[in-house]
Amino acid sequence: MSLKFYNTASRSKEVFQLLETNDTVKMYCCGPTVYHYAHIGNLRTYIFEDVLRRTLEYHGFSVKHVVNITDVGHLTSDADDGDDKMEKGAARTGKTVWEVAEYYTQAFMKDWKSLNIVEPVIWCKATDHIPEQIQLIQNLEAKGFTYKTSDGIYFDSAKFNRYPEFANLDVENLRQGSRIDMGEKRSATDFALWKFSPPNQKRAMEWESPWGLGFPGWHIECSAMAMHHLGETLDIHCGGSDHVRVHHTNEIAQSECATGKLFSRFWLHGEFLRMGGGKMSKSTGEFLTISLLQKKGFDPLDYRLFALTSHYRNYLNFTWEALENARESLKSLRRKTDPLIGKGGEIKSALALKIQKSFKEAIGDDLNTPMALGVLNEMLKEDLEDFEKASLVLDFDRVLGLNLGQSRLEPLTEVDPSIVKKIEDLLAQRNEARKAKNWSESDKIRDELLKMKVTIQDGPNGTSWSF
RNA sequence: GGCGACGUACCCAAGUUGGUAAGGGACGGCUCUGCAAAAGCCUUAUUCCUCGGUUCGAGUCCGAGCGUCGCCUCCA
Repeated sequence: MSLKFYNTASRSKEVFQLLETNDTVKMYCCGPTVYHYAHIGNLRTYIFEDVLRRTLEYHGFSVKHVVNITDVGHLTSDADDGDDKMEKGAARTGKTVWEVAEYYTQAFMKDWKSLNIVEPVIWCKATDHIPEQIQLIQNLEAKGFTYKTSDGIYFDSAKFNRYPEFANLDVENLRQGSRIDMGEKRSATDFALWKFSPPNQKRAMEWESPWGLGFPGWHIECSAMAMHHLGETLDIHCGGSDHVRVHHTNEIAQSECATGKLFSRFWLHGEFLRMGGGKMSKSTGEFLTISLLQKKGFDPLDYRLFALTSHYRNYLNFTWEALENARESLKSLRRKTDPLIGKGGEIKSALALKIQKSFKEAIGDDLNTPMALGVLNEMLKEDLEDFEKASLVLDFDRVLGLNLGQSRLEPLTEVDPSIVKKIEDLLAQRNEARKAKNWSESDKIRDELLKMKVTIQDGPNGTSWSF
């Protein structure tokens, strides 16, 4: 069964297969700059990439998945007047830049875990790969693709004919009305490879280089780390849609000029999460994080399911109502799949195999998660043996990652034993009242419990309760 | 100014090479229940932003328009 992905490079869906010389998919995903918490829009992209990796594995590939952590500060503009994001983060939090990087890296990894995103095979930090970056710049310099200005070493995009191809750029018109500050750059599309430290200023992060004390440019780290860990040609490179224009275009330029080889065979880009009509952005200050969602009573996996209900290449509108939909939907899925836990058996009926095939086709068709979820829901309604349903749920969850059909750890909230005692006392009183058919009394107790945010359920085997 | 995306029921959202609108949530109805809750069943777009065109047939192709948004500065 073929696996198809929409390749930004060709603007069309292409069948994905491995080169004959390889046995592993080499996949590089652009990670975060750790100067602030990741917001749920950022995380949408990592969920998409997680589904991508899981889908590759579901279709039988092994994947060498590399994600970078950008822990070095980059200026916010080409000119020297921009602020360094890491230094800004340090000023905001009163920590050193290294502490800021460590703190937000940990926070980021915690988010990944809570969203059930599979750990990459390699996490790599920009500051651990300074020599590789310097080497790559030296390589470009030796081949004549660079020039020097008073503030750094720049890539000369005019030397790379195919520069505009990837993003379909109209280089001439880029200049008109653009917000680019040219500085000493020869062209708007040139970009810094290495920046010199300002003469009278001590930077928190700077390194010795053949060009003097300074720090790497904004795109070089990804090329250097991707090639260091995966070789000169990658199978898949991905990131957010905003990376197409600048970041990935520049990565292609510097990598292909250095090696003379194709940098990546496939390019996949995730579209933005929208909120209130526009994208969610760190610079505007107002943004949502996983921990905020948790404070509002959501399970991170509610958000994961929400992300899965739309296709990764389309905008997704975040509303609280939509997240509540996802929460209800996940609850309902769990009610259906929890009783199947541990009951798995061989999938062999024609119907079950047909459903499994539909799922694989849906997910294999450029990661159509909404359709895959549809297949899951339909399957649960079908007339199948429990052992087949149980196995199909586990099978589908290898891609969906919603922890369905397997035992989960119970909610992290520790309940105070004295409160439990009180609830149980009230329940006992209520059951007495019910035995005596004193309905007004029993309803009164139920209301009291509701005030404590406790919901109860009367079943044939007694009353159960939950928060 | 350049490039690009999107507009499907109350909400989220799919719709492959055009063949007669997935799925989820909410709502409403029914069953069950002392009443609830939970669960089960049923119902919910003659119609896909508008107007033209191609076609036996268009949400799907073409053209025009309206609306929303993104990228072109770091950004997922």
